[in-house]
Amino acid sequence: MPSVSCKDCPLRKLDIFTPFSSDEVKFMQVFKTGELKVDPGTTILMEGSNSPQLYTVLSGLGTRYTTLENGRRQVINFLFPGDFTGLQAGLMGEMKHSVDATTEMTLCVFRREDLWTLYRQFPERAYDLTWIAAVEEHFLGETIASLGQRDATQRIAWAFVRIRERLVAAGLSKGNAVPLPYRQQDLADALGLSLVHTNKTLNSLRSAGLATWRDGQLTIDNLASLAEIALIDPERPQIRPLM
Amino acid sequence: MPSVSCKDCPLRKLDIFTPFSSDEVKFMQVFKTGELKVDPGTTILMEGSNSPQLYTVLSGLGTRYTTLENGRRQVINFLFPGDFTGLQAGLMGEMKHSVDATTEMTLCVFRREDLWTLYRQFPERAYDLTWIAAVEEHFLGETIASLGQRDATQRIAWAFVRIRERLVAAGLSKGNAVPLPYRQQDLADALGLSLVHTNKTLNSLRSAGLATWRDGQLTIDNLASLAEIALIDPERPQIRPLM
DNA sequence: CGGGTATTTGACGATTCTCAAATGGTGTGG
DNA sequence: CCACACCATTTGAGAATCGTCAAATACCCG
Repeated sequence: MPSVSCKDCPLRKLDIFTPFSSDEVKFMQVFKTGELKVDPGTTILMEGSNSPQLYTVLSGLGTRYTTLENGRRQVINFLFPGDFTGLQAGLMGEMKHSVDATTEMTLCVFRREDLWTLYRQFPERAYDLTWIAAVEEHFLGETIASLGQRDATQRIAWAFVRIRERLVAAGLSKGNAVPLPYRQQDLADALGLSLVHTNKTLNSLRSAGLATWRDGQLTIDNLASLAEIALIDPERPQIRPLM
Repeated sequence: MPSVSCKDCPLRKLDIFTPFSSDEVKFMQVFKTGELKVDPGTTILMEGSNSPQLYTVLSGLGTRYTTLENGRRQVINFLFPGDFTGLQAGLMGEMKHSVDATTEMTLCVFRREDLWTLYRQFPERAYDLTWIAAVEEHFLGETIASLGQRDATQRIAWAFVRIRERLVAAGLSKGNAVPLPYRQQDLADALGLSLVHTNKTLNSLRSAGLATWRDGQLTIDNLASLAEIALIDPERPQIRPLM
């Protein structure tokens, strides 16, 4: 299968991403060195490695995580189409986390050495890259607030609202549901909960008629109540650049 | 008191910060529009506001936090000399968190409108800005892992090791101790623990001869054991650019 | 000396964890 | 086509970490 031309990139059309000028499209086409297609379970970036590549998720879902010395795993966040990853190794020399493909994924590949060229030749895109980093920072801060201050029910409600928001924005919603092909263990590791407690909390949300997550599909049955439980004030999904 | 000239900036000499070229020093001198000196307790940036300014901490310590709808406060991180803050409002239009001065602080002030100029005229500094954001992202990821996977003792041990590391790097250590003029409530809010439990855990660390935090001074009595408890593998403090 | 704030301590309760095992679905090989 | 292995989900029970409530103590400053 041939590589998707940036001109025809399906992600560009989405409302969460800032628009491209035609110059930017042309530049990205040169910046993009190829496409990577991986099977579920593949490790795309590995903690401690020194990846020479940066990626934008074109399709599919992934998991970003670290493993502590006692073997426990923390999922830092999930990767959705449009997410950019690999900056850390690109700028800091070494990956501090791993990224696995959860579903089959297609990624746009960029070369680390070209990053500096981007900064010199295309300040608009450099600015966007910082913007992307700032947006990421914002979400990580919100995650910290969730792990620190929300109880199990609130955490799951928060995760569901945010995940749905992002997947809808990525154009992946089907009716009232979005695809969420993770295991309960993945969500547990993301929210700092045990698998058992996650399972029981999910059941209570389901019987309360708030949200149903089954067979890799998340259905939000009552968004307003869920957002209220999650202590989220409704806001538009954060606009951001697409790399 | 006159503003510190970037040429004479005391932070530049520190090993954690990447070196400046003389061109960069000159550019920063122009970019810097002034200095802000604030008393303890002052709110420097406020959640929801649209600050036109960016800051580098020149001296003093601060607290970055958000408040949930139920009134609970999450301290996202502490601000130390050399930290850069305000990018979020600069790029995303609105602050998603607040920053308070804990001690008296002096901040280098930059104008948001000049940010774009920086990207066009000085790609090296633009690159550094992204680098700073990536380093910040890394620390937030580590914080998420702490809140999600470490218990109370491990969290405090982790915080102490990291904080000491950073304050030593900032040149603030006095013998075996570093200044840490926060309240126990601040640490509790940073680590997602209750004040009471934080207090009891601190006491147990003290009686175990690991660390003593008293009168705004943190003394690490046994760094090796503390790092082991914290599940931290010893590494050099992360090098980063200074803005 | 009195008010305000931070720290400390005790007691109790509950959210959440660990251990353990059952259930259910899927794919492979006999 | 069934048996079996493997994996994810589900359920139960007991334990423990941690939170909340309450109050005492200590410290600082006017």
